[in-house]
Amino acid sequence: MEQTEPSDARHHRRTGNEIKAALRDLRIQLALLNHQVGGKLALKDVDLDCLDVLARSGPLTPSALARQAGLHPATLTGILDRLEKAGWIARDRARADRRSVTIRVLPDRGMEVFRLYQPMIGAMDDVLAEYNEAELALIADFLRRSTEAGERANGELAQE
Amino acid sequence: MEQTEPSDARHHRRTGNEIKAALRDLRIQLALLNHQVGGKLALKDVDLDCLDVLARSGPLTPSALARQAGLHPATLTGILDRLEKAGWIARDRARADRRSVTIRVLPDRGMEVFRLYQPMIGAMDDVLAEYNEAELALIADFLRRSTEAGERANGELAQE
DNA sequence: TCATATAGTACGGGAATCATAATATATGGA
DNA sequence: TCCATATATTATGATTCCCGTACTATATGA
Repeated sequence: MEQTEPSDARHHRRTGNEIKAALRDLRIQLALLNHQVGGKLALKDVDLDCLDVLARSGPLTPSALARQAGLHPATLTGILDRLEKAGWIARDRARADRRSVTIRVLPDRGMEVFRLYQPMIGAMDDVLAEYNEAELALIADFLRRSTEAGERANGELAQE
Repeated sequence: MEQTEPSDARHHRRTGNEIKAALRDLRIQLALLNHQVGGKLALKDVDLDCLDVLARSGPLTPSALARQAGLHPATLTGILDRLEKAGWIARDRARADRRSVTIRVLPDRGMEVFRLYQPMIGAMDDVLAEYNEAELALIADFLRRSTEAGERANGELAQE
């Protein structure tokens, strides 16, 4: 057993741990942000999460959304009822398979959401202004890889 | 009004938008990860969030935690009851002010949590291995600044 | 000493989640 | 074609959760 390791490897590991801790803090902060935004829109956290997934991953069926969000299908019925009643989404019955429903985000209330996220968007623009193009590309790539790491980890946990 | 802008500014803005989108995706992925981990520990999402804050920000009183987590004080009583019954935390009555209570995370079940996060930790280690020390430092700094941006945005929203 | 403020919690109403069952539609073989 | 089985979603009911209000205990300051 080595009692020491090269100094650069030690630094690498330590900075890596700092990054993982920073990611934890960032997650908490973003969760809190969503909680506040959701509160002002009279939406549960999970409702806003679903809306977010729908807005990013395009129209989805309830089953697909339930899988992506880790929720019971019956739970989604309740969530979708709320979102539909408040005018956030529409349920379209598919032509091909008339059992299936497609959830579509309505554009109407998009501006409300944007306005509430504006403080964060502005703060991020301030942060991003300090980096040059190469650095931004590095960061963007890191974030994408981290998301993929999250997907892999979720896949492994879903197994057991 | 300019109809065009310098090419590098355009790139900068576009990469910036990619970063903000990537941050959204990452947040969703991390939320899902926590949801799965929480499920395996029989903890609600919000319970795990509180535990996470407590583990990071050290012992806290219920009021301080409620503020940090954006929850009603009475809601926290229920959360703390669950966490206490399951052996995650202890409530200590303070000596100075005997009204106040300090919540402390018990170390006993820490290994369980670590094991469940292991897939993500491992996946992140793989990602981090591809960067040199200077790049890691850049990323760590960006994450800290983004967290601060989130704190500022939360502060602004809390105003209204 | 006493009025007021603060920390935490008990209680109750209304809502959310999820397991189960029900409905409607699709698919494939006899 | 007819029917058994599978699939997508939703209705129902039991349990649990969240939060507004009120209560207890303690602290603070006039």
